[in-house]
Amino acid sequence: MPSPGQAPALPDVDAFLHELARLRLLVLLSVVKRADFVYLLRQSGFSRGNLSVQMTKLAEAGLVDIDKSFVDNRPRTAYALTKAGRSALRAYKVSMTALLDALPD
Amino acid sequence: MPSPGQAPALPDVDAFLHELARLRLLVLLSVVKRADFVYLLRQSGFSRGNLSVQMTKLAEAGLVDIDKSFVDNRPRTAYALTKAGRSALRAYKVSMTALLDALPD
DNA sequence: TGAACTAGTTTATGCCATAAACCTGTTTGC
DNA sequence: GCAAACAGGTTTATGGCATAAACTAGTTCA
Repeated sequence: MPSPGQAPALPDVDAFLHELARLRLLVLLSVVKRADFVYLLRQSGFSRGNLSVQMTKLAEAGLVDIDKSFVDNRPRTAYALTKAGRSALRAYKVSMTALLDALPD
Repeated sequence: MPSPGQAPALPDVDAFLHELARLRLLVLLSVVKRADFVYLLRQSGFSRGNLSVQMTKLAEAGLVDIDKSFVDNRPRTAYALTKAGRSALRAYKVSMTALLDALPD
């Protein structure tokens, strides 16, 4: 069996960000800077319930800000990454890239 | 809110491989080609139960081969990636890299 | 011969992603 | 002006899965 030492030291990866649903939402937000519920709904293809739960969790984790208001008499909820969110995403990208780099090809 | 069209088309990512525990094991296997239970136990730091469950699932999914034998009167279970496993890992790397590339920086 | 160890597997628990049901208000049809 | 449909979410319920704990089978040591 392989001798110790040739084993790559695998980086730690943030499991909360690693969750695909959340990761997608964060990537969307990182690109557009600010997005509302309906926009994320369309772009992600998630159900409204799932989207609501995930955004709430992201907010509780301090990764996104939530801004609720009314536009044309209708509720509008807008989301934006916080600084902590941006920084967490950067760290995730670094660690995940390192993990993928351990793969051949 | 953002206009449609600036939205990145996010790639599909294989959720089975995306699971961190399995991904780590597959990365380890991809590097050393062949490894036994005890080796993976040490390198991964997982519990024996968790390791057993994950390797069984990977085998059921056709991603790894399991080879059981006895060495010095003790059971030895060796694992190796199948061709399908290698190919799935390549595809995962491609899609995940694309997703990470959508992130700024 | 029995206590401790090795190499696993099986069972049980708890979290979490998802979908379904629900809620509050607004617009539209009649 | 009132019921039905719609918009924008939130809350609940459930199923799957990662993990740890308990168990099994066999071996070595004392």
